[in-house]
Amino acid sequence: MRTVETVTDATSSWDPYEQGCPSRDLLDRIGDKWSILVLGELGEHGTSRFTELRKRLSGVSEKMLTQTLRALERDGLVLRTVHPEVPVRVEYELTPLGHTLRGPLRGLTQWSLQHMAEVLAAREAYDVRTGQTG
Amino acid sequence: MRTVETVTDATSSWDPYEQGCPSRDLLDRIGDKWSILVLGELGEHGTSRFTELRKRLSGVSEKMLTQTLRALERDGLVLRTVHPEVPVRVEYELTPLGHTLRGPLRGLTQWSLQHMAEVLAAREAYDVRTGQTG
DNA sequence: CCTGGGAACTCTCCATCGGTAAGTAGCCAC
DNA sequence: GTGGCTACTTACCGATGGAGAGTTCCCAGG
Repeated sequence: MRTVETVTDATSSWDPYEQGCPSRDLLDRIGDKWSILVLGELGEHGTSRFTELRKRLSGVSEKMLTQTLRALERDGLVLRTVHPEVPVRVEYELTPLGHTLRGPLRGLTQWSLQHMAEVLAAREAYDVRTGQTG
Repeated sequence: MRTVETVTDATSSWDPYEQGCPSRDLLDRIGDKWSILVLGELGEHGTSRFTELRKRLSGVSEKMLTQTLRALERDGLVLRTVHPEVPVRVEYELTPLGHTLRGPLRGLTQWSLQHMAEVLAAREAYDVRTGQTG
């Protein structure tokens, strides 16, 4: 675990606007559709099982849920615990690192909730301007 | 159609965890790889031309840059201005609504910058645990 | 012994998406 | 009329995401 004192130095050496910079990959990963929702769910609800998550994130395929969880586990954001019972029980929860993402992520979801109406109106106006149907 | 007067009420009636809810689409759009970078660039640098953006977001294809800008324009986040000169000059800038997204987005990019090292370390540890090569 | 059932995947097939690169439009200088 | 500039648009194609069936592990029931 690094100390936080040298954060400024650490951040100054990466640039997400540069192709090939790892920070762009990371931004892409945490900005991913299902990652945002999985992290949000685990943040609000705490520990969850695979099928619970699948139900709550309505519309996610099992394949994508597995892939997303694996990626988040690899990045140290989610902890995966297998309980060797019958049938097997697998629980997912945020790591301390994962919890530090809750704030920024909540910012995003709250913005989208708060400005839904404006965006919807803008879309309608745009479609009228450009003559789109529906 | 919901009324806009009661923003707090308005946000409570949408749920990005529900399939088909427009807020999920919106979250997906603003959480998009290129959208984050385009909005970030326009936020930091102000008005930019097409080719300027393409240079700064190294690795973006013209197709994706066009698509992203169009989507952001449709959502009322970006203003597109065509100057009928020769050759034509097109400028992009954030709308007031787009500016309200700067904060949440900066939160995300800063998090990714600040925690790069931890994530990179977690990935290495995971790859060692699971026996991946590279 | 064989079937069935629950949880968490894993695999296969197919449609859509993103990247690459070449083509288009409008207009002016040569 | 050929080339050049800017901002796209289009065609092609490999990679990615969704739908759904199959797999593994173990135990209960007939």
